[in-house]
Order: sequence, then C-alpha cells, then structure tokens
Amino acid sequence: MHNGKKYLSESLIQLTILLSLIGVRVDIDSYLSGYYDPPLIDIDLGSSSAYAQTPFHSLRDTLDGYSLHPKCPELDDFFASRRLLDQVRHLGSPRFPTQLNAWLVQQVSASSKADDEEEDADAGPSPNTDPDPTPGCQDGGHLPWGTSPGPGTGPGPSDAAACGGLKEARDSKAAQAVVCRHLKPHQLPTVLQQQQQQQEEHPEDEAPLLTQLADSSTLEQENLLENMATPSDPADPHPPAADIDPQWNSLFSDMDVLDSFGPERLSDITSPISQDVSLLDAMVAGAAGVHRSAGGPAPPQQRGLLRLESSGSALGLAALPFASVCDMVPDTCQHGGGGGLDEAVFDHINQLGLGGLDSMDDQLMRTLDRSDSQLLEDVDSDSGLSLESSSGGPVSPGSSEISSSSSSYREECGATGYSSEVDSLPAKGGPASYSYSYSDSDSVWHNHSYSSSPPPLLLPAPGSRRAIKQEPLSEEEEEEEEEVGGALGRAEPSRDELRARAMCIPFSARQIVDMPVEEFLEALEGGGLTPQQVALLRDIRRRGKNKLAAQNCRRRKMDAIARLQEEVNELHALRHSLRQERKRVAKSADAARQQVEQLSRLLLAGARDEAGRPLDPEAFALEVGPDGEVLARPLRRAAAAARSNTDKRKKKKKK
DNA sequence: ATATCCTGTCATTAT
DNA sequence: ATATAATGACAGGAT
Repeated sequence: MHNGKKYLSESLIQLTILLSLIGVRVDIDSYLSGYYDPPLIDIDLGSSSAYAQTPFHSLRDTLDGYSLHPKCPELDDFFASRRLLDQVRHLGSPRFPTQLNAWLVQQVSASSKADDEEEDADAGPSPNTDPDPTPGCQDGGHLPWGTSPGPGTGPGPSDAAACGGLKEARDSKAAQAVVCRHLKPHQLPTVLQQQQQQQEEHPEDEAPLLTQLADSSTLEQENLLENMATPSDPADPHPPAADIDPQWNSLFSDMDVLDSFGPERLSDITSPISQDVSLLDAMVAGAAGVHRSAGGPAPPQQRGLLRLESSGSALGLAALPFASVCDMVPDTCQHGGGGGLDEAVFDHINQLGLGGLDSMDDQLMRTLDRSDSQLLEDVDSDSGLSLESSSGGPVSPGSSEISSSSSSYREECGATGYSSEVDSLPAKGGPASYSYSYSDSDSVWHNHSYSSSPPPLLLPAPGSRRAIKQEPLSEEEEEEEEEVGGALGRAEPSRDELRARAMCIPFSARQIVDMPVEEFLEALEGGGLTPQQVALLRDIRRRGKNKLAAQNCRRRKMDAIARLQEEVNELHALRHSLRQERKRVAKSADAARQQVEQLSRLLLAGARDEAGRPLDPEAFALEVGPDGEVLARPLRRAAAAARSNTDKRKKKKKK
C-alpha cells in the first residue's frame, strides 16, 4: 500500500509536470470530459498489486483509445511527439494543416535520414520519441490495420505520423488506421451524415450497410459485420483498402507538388522546424491560423475537415489526443506572435501554387468520406467490443450500445425475479427459452491458468471482431485475449451473465464488473432499475470483483510457492556446496595434522634431555610456549592430567 | 468410486 | 461509510 501511494504521488507529479509542459493546465479535464468518459483524471494510477486486474475501464476510452498510464514509459515519447507535431502543425498553415504537417514531418524525417543513416526518423526536435522501432516507423512498414497499441503505447499512431510521414501514409492501411483511430464517438453523427450524403452520391458503396450497422443492435451489428467480412478474401484482411488506395494516391500525387521545393528550400522549412519554438506560441499560432483560415462560413466539408483535424489531426498527426487543446480551449492560449517563421514557410507554399491545395482539401474530404466506412467500422467495432467482447470498456448507460443491447435484452427477457430465477439457473447452459448469441468473452474473461506457459492458440469466434478484422494483436489485446482464454472454446455465459439477462439488466456481467464505480453507482441510481435489479447488479459486481481477486490471489500464491520452491532448490544447492567445502577443509586439516605429527616426531627424534639422552618420541609431544619457545611435553603427565580432569567432571555431575 | 485439481463463491479482514 | 482487494475456506464440477 505504501508503494501504491508513492506510486500514485509520483505518477501525479509526472502527469502534472507533463501537462504543464505542454501548456495544458486548466481545461484539460473539461476538454477530455467533452470527448471522453471518464476524463483523464480517472486514468488508473496503478495498483498495489502486481497482479491486480487490468483496469480496462480506465485504460479505455481515453485519449483516442490510447490512454496513457502516467507511469507508462511511452508517455514521454507521446508528449515529445506531440510537441514536435504541434510545433509543426501550428506553424500556421491556414487551410491544409494536416496535409502540410504530415508533409513537413516527412520532410524532417527525410532530411534527418539524409544526414544520418540511422533509422531514427524522429531525429530532430524529439530525439527520443521512438525508442522502439515499431513497424510504422521503419522503412515504410505497415501500420497494423486497426491495431491498438494499447494504453500508453505512444509509438503506435504517433509514429505513423512523426516517423512515417507521407511515405508511411501512402500505405492506405496505415492511413486508414490513423484516420479511424481519431474519429471520436461524438463525431459519429457527422460521419453518418457524410456517409448518407455519400450514399446518395454513390449508392453502390458500403454506406448503407454501415449506416445500418451503426443503428442496429449489437447482435445485428455482429451479423452485419459478419456479412461484411464474409465476401472478402481471407487472404486479404483489409478489403476496403482497395477503395482507399486510389484516393490516397491521388491525394498524395497532389502533395507531390510540394516536393518541388527542392532541397535548398526544404532546408528553409526544416530548419525552423528544428527550432525550439515556444509551444504556447506555436499552439496559438496554429489555432489562430486555423480559425483565420475559416474566413467566414466554411463549407460543410471544410468544417468537417476542421473538425476532424482539430480532433487529433486526422491524417498524419495521429495519436495526438491533445493536439486540439488550443482549438477546444483557445482562451488558454495566448498568442505570442507567429513570427517570421510561419510567413517564411507559407510564403514558399503560397508561391508554389496553393490553388491545388484547395482541391486537395476536397480530395481529402472525399477520401475521408470514403474512409468513413472504415471509421464506422472501427468505431463500431470498438463499441461492439466493449459491449460484447472481452475488452469490456466502460459504456455509459445512455450510450447507443447500451440502449440497443438493452432493447435486445428486454425483448428476450422473460424472468421476473432474481432469487428464484437465479438459483434455478443451471450451471451449464441456460434455459431453453434463452436464445442469446453469446460472444466470446461474456462468460469468462479471465485466465484461470496458473502456468506461465504462453497462451494457447486462440481461434477467433466466428462472429467475433477478430474474425472480421484479422489484424495482429496488440499487446493489450493479446493480454485481453489471454484473459478470455478458454472461454472461446466454450462460449457459455456465466451464471451471473444469465442472471443479468434474466433480470433484463442492460449491462453484461463484464460491464458491471469493469465499469468505474462512479458509473456503476450512476447506473444503480439513475438507471431506473428495480431493487431486485440493483441487488443483482451489486452481487454481480461483488462476485466478479471477488472472482478476479481470487484468481489473482491464487496466482500470487502459486507464484509464491514457485518462488519458495526455487529458494528451496537454491538452499539445497548451497547446502551441497557447503558440505563439499567442509569435506575439503577437513581433508586439508587432516593433511596439516599429519604434517605436524610427522614434523614433531622428526624433531623429537633429534631432541635430548638435560642429561644428553635422547627422548622417547612416543612419550613426548612438542609444544609451543607463549614466548615462541618449543618445548617437549611428556605425554603421560598430560594423559594423567586429562584423566584427572575427566574424573573431576564425573564427580561434579554426581553431586 | 475415489482422489485431485480447478474454479467460483462466501465470509472476513485489511486497505 | 463505502468500495475494493486479499485471502482462507468450502462446494461443486472436471479429469
């Protein structure tokens, strides 16, 4: 516990310092509260137990899905990347900040590579932004499609922007992933509107399906997702990429106009980027530039672009969840003057035909529109995961997911009481009246295995998200999947799951257990639940927590036993070595003793008494006196004295 | 049939 | 005061 407190305080200090460094001191919570639930403050600050359950509820739905544990080593990388990209971003591009930033970053990366053959594409303002050469940062490696790098794993999307730049962005998968990750749930209506517009223009697209998907219930979503995944080639897990690629290619072909700068002008641009620009100034400049760029009523697509861009740099500036802080809270940003830097940069740009960049915005919007399907899928997949699958993130009771699932539950609900229904529930398999389509992890979402062996090969459930997306697992997801464990094999709901469904509780057992306590209490109080439902909710949460605690406890116990066994083995080895050493010492002592006796006999053989007669070697022993003088002591006397001593001891004992 | 293991649950205590 | 974690003990299913 003491460690936990220390850890908490250290983490808070680090977080505070980092936030103050980036100039976000006042409105960060309000900003986050508008975007995320729970806010950043609710980020889990550690646990007292190394085996404590993974706080998925606090690790999810924060910071674009990439929540940052304050102790996470990637946090520095994250903010360093963000500072770099904010500086670039807020250099003042009025109309195409995202594209320009991505291009600038790419140019920085390219120049750095020219100067330094090493892989460090982040060289420059943020030299330590990527300690881990992730695929997105290396030689145009593919950013894993939809791969969630896990909480705090800054190098993921941020590398796609900072390291990869346009070269990586040309990879349509990476680009889609970047875009998809930065569409907030609250943007879904906008996306849907755009999707509908696109549907009107391109009725052959997947928009109807996706719109339907967004409005459907969870089970329907699973079916739809299955339908979407079915016609695709199994060898190609990313079928939509084919639609995106031409768009991106055309977009970047326009971007190639900027490549005509040439190295000498490039140096003009890259060198300011490397300056230690005041972040505050840069942010204000960027915000002012963006706002200036609006220049009156922006067309809807431009507004959409700005919104997307302001919500974390939809394209290249991925994984910058704070990137739009200034846009969101401009009051906190005091304009310090952009200086000649912005003007120099954008004079170049303006002189080199910015007209094409207007069309580039349109193309970008079209690209984004086309990628909306992927956005939808990503967003919806996350929601589906949180609702039905193992990740089980917090979902507010008022969310569409809950409402949809709630409705589906209510439709199937037939039980009327808690105790009677609950206690009669069979341990295996629900009543025939239940027709739930259980997902992979509702029943058991933990790893009951004590062994430290690698998790078994997980076969994705037929309707699971994994089966659809076929993406490699991030560490977090692997961990989660590991926790799901054997549940995939037996897709049976837990008893509490059945209880919850029997009582028409609009949460899964996983949700009930994983949701933050505030949300849980809110659901209890404001959920319009009956007392029986409230009691069941509390019981499910208590049992779920205790179940996880028991698992952790047993794992700890097994680990402790293993450690003790290891210690026993080490002690056995130590005892063996000590015994060997004792034998060696005894042997050498014997040898020394024999040497002494031999030398004594030799000396006694040459010794003479006062009368000049030779001494009997058997009757005398050599003795070294206190002054170093060697004396011949008669053995009989010594033996007699020894005998008398033993006699005295015996007499004393008898007394 | 029995032993053992695994897991969930309860009760209790600590944090 | 409440929530939660930790843990011993027990029960029941699986092997």
